Amino acid sequence: MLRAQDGVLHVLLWQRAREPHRNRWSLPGGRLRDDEDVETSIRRQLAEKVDVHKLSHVEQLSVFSEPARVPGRRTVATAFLGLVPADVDPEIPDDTAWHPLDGLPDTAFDHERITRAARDRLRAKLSYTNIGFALAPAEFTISELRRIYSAALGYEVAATNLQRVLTRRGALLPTGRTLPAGPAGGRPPALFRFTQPDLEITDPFAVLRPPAERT
Amino acid sequence: MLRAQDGVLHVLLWQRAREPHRNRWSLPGGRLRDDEDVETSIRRQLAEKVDVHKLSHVEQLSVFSEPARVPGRRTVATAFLGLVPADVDPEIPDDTAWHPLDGLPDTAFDHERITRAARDRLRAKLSYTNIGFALAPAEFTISELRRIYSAALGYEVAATNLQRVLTRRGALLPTGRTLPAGPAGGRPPALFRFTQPDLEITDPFAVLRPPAERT
DNA sequence: ACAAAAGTGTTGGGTTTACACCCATGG
DNA sequence: CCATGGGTGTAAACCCAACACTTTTGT
Repeated sequence: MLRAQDGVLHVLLWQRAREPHRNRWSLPGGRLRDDEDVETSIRRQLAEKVDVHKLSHVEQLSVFSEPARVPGRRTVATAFLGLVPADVDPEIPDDTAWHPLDGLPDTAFDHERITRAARDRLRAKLSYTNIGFALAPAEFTISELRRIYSAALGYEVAATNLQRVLTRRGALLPTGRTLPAGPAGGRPPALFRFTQPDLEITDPFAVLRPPAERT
Repeated sequence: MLRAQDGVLHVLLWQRAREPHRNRWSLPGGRLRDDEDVETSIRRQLAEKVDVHKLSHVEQLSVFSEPARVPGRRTVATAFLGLVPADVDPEIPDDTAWHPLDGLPDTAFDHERITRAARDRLRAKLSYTNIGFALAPAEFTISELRRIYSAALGYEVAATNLQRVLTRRGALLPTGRTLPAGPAGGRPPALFRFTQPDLEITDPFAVLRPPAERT
């Protein structure tokens, strides 16, 4: 579960109360029940354990299955990337906390590796899909969006070009409304929203495109 | 297991001898043992059952876990994309066969969907990685490579541009040698090979690149 | 009026596709 | 010497990052 916050990506971790790896931080999750598929399961776990109901996006990352990844009985885990919009701040239990992705605490098992995989997947998809919708509030200013993209990518993105890229892709929709200007004055920002509320590949072929249509 | 052959992508399928879904065609695979991870397992299954030892590339696709996807006991499957070079033609048992991806026979379970997912993944990666190495022979002419790319992508690719794109990415290496010309004459083709024998992302950011280095 | 923040125009560079053209060989 | 297939040159289009400039507000 990742979230952009204060200009940095954060991940929701849960401090283990029991051995193995007592006191270390682990990704939330749990056992798969017989009557659910893995995505339903992860959504249920998050809803039950950490009261997160509003995941804006969930996707499979990878299966981790090395026999030795967890001590004890053989365990196969399906890792997920989950995203939460920047403006929702779900109630979370005392033993969980959001941690910035650089500067993770001691993590349990291979969870640091999984977290990195999640971050990489997110970064890649920011470039060729509209996945920003899952990190941003329903409506936002370009500045807010710029901050979110910068946090997720780990480097500064220019507001100008971000807006242009998303507009060209048809992912951005002006609402027509504006927000009041800030305390120091300045032009009041316009509010935007994403066109699509779900994941869509906006830039399918970087290269080796299909031949142009003959007209 | 996909392979480019005769200008079309083919998938290796196995005709089920038993119920459920008797006589339908299914993807090769089998049970995970306690002492192996999923990738080791799929390689073992392919080696044992269909005598395929030379997979040039293997990667995880996705986990399929709907409770009803297979009748009977609850089954969770990890699907893989495997690639075989066009010039190897492994010995395969009588009850398996290569099928062209368009025009699949009756497939078992959700295996048609999985096959489509594999094809889509391959197509996407052809555009931003050097994954062609896994479909091509160790050495090849640009024409042969063009045919392979066209087969995998499902549309004609121009040899000229293919060569240029791969060269710019630094993925292509001229061997200096040439093949004799064909029966009808023509200029003898030059032989090339891929620089890297493993998967590498050659075109990481289509858009929203990191800011340029200040010098 | 001035500073601050948002948004627009423009330029230059880099890639890519498409296509015309040149090269090497067998018949 | 001509047909055939391989390979190179080049032009037009496109897209993007960078940056200067304009617009709109609060003080």
